[in-house]
Amino acid sequence: MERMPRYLMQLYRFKTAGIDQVSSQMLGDSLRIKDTQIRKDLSYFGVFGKARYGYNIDFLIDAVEKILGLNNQYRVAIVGFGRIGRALAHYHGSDCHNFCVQLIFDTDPAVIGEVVGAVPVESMDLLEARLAEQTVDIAVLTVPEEVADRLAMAGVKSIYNFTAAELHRYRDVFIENAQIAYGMYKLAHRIAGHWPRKR
Amino acid sequence: MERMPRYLMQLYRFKTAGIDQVSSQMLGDSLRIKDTQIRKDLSYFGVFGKARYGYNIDFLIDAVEKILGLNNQYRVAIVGFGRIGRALAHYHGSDCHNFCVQLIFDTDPAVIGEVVGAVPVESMDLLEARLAEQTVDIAVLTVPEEVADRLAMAGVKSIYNFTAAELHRYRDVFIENAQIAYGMYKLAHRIAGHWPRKR
DNA sequence: TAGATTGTTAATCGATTAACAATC
DNA sequence: TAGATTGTTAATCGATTAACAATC
Repeated sequence: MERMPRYLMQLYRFKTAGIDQVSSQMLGDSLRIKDTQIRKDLSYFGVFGKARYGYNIDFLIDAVEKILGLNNQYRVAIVGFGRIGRALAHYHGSDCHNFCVQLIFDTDPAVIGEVVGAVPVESMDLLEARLAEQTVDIAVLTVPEEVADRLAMAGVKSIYNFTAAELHRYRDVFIENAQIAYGMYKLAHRIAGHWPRKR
Repeated sequence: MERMPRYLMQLYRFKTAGIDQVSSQMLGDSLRIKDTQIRKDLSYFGVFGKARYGYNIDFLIDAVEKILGLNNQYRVAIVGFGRIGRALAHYHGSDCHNFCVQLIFDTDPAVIGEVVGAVPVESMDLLEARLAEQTVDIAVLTVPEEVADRLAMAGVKSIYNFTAAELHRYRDVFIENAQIAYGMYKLAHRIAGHWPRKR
């Protein structure tokens, strides 16, 4: 799975470049992935090509989009309208294509009332009430406090977690983590060259 | 490595909670990781505990920070001052603790000249010239165009890539990827429940 | 001492890759 | 047909876990 989004993006690029036929070889080379890996990934999801031809690009894009669930729309709540929340709200707010921001919450009175697209920033106090009225599919969590519990309690089934919090606890809530700071740490680690233990 | 940042964050939490002694068991439980995994990870980096005791928390925090290279400072350039670039600039700009934003670039005349902390947003045209004057350790890339090439050419050795671009090409440039959209796709995939191929 | 916790070796598991017959 | 490319089986590789003697 991991790799599917990268496949899709590269396919878009091929498509844009006017290519209408791809081999696993070709896709693999562009992503530094073995062709055999790509065929295995695709066949795992029941997507097959033709020998001597490969895959038709429109067919493949369509297939991968379906695998990623991008044939559906998802309603999104942004929880925390700080700078990151703001960025994400616009990010998905602008195109309501697959991910459609429907609710935005923050605690800061200074930003409550602000409107993104057609969506007003509302008080965090209203979280439960508003979620009861409008179910969302995904909550994007950008506030470090334990609003996560409230989200889970309110029946949210997927959380995209931008905080450092460790969200296990919840049975049947999908968690996807994106700790932006961790990437910087990993780079720092590599720059510092800090050692697999000397031997 | 992957897991080190999570270890560190959890250790901070323990520390804050006043705990001054941790076992691999304890750390593992809180992160849903096997104790044996943790010991293996730490010993790999030459960090050892004491039987019947575990690890002293200050010692361990210090050790993990060193592993992650957080005993050094890193100079950062933010490339692209859109909403995400802006969020990241403030994120690291506010505390110049480990990651210190020194340069910010954008193409948009409307934001050029704006100042974050003490750092002015400068024209992307000045990229090479400014990087020649002030070396940076890490470039945070948030613009979808191929500024990546220019960064590599200008001698940048680490790129934190927020774009969908596939950055292989460069020998001896560390790349860390953080494609925010991919996380949404993965959630969508799980929500849609799209099938390991029926059998 | 007794026993909790370590570090490491060996076993297990899963993911990646190589090999190759099938096929368009 | 010839040969490029497929899907899959088997081999390899690396990462995780279990088992356990060492030890504080």
